[in-house]
Amino acid sequence: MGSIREPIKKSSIAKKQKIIEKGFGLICDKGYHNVTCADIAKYASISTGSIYQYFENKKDIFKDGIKNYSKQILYPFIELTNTKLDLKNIDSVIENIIRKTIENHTVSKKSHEEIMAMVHQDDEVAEIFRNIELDITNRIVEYLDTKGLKLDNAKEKVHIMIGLIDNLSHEVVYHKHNNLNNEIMIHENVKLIRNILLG
Amino acid sequence: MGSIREPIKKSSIAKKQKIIEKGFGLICDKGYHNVTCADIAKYASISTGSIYQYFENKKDIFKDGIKNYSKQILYPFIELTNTKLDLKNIDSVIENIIRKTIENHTVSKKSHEEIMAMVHQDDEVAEIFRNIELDITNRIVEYLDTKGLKLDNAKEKVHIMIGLIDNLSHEVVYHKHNNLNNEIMIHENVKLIRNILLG
Amino acid sequence: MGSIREPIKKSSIAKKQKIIEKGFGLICDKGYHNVTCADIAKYASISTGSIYQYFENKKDIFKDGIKNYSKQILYPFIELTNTKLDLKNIDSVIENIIRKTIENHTVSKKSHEEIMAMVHQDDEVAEIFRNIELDITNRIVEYLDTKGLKLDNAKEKVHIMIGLIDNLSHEVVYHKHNNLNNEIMIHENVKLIRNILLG
Amino acid sequence: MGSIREPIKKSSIAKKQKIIEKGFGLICDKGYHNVTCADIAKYASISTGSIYQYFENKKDIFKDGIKNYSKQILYPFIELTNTKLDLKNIDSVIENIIRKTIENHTVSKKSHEEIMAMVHQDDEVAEIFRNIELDITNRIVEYLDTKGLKLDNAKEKVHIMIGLIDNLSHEVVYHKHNNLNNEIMIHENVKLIRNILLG
DNA sequence: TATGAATGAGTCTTCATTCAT
DNA sequence: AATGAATGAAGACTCATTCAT
Repeated sequence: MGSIREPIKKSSIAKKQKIIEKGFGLICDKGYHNVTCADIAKYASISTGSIYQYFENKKDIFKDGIKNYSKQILYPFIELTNTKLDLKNIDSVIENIIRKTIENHTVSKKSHEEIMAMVHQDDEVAEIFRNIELDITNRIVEYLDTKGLKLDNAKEKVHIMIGLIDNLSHEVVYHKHNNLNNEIMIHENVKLIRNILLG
Repeated sequence: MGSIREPIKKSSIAKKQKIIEKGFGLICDKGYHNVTCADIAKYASISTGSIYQYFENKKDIFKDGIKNYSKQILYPFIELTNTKLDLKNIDSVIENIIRKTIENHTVSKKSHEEIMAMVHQDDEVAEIFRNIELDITNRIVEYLDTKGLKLDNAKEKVHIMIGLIDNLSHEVVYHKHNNLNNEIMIHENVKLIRNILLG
Repeated sequence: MGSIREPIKKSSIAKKQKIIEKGFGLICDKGYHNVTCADIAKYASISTGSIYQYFENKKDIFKDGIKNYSKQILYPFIELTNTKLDLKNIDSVIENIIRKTIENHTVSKKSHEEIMAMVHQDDEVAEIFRNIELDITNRIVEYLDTKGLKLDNAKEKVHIMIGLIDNLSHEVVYHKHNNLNNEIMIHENVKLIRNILLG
Repeated sequence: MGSIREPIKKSSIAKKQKIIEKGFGLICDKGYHNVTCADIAKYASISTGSIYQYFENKKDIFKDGIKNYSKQILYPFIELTNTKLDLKNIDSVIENIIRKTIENHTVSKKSHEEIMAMVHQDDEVAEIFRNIELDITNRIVEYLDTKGLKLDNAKEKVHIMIGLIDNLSHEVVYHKHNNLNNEIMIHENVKLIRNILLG
């Protein structure tokens, strides 16, 4: 109980990180309840006992994974805020964001649903994820504001935009509906987002 | 071994329906893996054994729940297709659809995420859900076509619209982000959808 | 409790007999623990509830079956005791007995092992079966005596003979070892038994 | 999922062996379906979980038990084949074999019937047992041949001999029929077997 | 008497967590 | 710190038996 200490030595930090990466990857790929601690240990090339040297329980591995994952989600938007917003060429800026996000979704595979399911089962995870979304929205609103795009109902519009990109990424990554054309989907979303931003 | 028969008698149908409702409700509320068959039985005021008189296994309760849930989702859209499309008054038509969908989402509570999580772990569930989405899209495309609204890239546009309404409903139902104003969200979505439909 | 009455009406007797036959047949074929009461009911074309109108529990069906089966085993030996013992032609008498026993074993299929397993788990079944063996031995000893064949160690010799025929029947019925020739087996056993009887 | 590994360390081998011994003993004593895994665990002084570290399921404990048991059965016959066959003194050789087999049956108690019942319910168990019987027969035939006793219909005769000894052992071990005298039974069987071997 | 739906105790098996080495 | 064997509570599912109709 409570004997989990934050590792200090470099090698220990690396080991904890490895458990998070491998464990989170496995859980997102196969589902939280389809992965055992033994699976994670083997996949991370350590012993089952060692897991409990770094984590209090299985769920904590997943939670730490979510925190890491959040950085990945944020990444294209953070990058966005380092870009100059060329209103003349806004379509290609939007498309660029979309493609980066899709790329990230491809990497994180099935993690989103698994996370969303956990969100409704664990208050702490819910809190983590809510903050991530909040942060993204605020950053973008602020960014647009800085670039001179002062939108009314800015937060709501940005939230809708993020939702659009998120949905689109899912559709493209899983390509569930083979009657839909991905490039057309991207094109239509670009038009919509431009419409949101410029009215 | 497959001795589950589809009940014919009224009382049996009612009982099976009760198990689905109670079981699906509990699963969506607490998560598939946080609910035991004993829980479901108790919640439905029957014995554990009775569950297996109507279902082959726990997952089938959830699957049947999804099928029911799909009908609930479909309902406002089916209703839509019985409505005359007044282009003069299109905003209120759209808003109507949105409010109906939100209402339904309120009823179905947390089910969506739980379903989406299961979608990635079970091919059969995935198939069920994929078909539902397909069906909704096709109905609406056809409806718009009938009403004289011949859109190019119709399927993609309708898919995006559904995504918008879905996201919106979730935000409103869970109201995760208390910095967002629901009515403004609805208003902005109406504008966007009108833009999609009428260019 | 104890509300099982011995049926008096003809139709009821027939029904009870049907349950025994069908149930015992099924149990011997598939094994006691691989057959459910529902299986027996269905196979006997009655309801599960009806079983308990005639039997206190599942095992009683099997026990009654064993009693019936015992009569079948006894039959060729009882028939023997109605035969004149021609010492000149003793080989063909023995062979005749053997072939009749094999025939009966063929009918009763896998029942023997299932019964023997039960013998060691249930004192009542053990008692039933022990008495059957005892009865057979005594009848034959008495028969041989009547026919003028006064053997010393008669009971032991008869017991060995019965064992020989039993083993032989099993080998022939199941034909487990396809390197053994059945007719040779029969021939060798006839020789042995003649040797026992006539020294 | 097949994560059962053959133990290598001495202590693990001993533990696995203990489970087999205790579990097989219990099953043979009380019947496969009357013994739970919890019973076996308690009887072997381990936890239920440990059983599944060494065995994939309950039946495998029984199967391994059968394999062990087979070695016990084989033992007196293997020993036989290391003995010189003194035709002058054949009766005592035969008696020796019989007494050794009885001794072994005493050790293995009620296992035979339980195994025979399982033989008819499980193909794999059937195969194991069939091979044991085959092996015994072949070894003895070969042995007799080596010692100059070239019998015609050798396999069939040896099979019958084994059956005689087996039946005898059972009678002596369980002593089901208290009207039979064990020593006389042994004596009569010796005579019969001598008759088989020397005609 | 007959039916078959309902019951719930009982069983095998899994797996997060602990602990002796 | 690391290991991996050991633990035992928990859960899905079965089935002999009961009981309302």
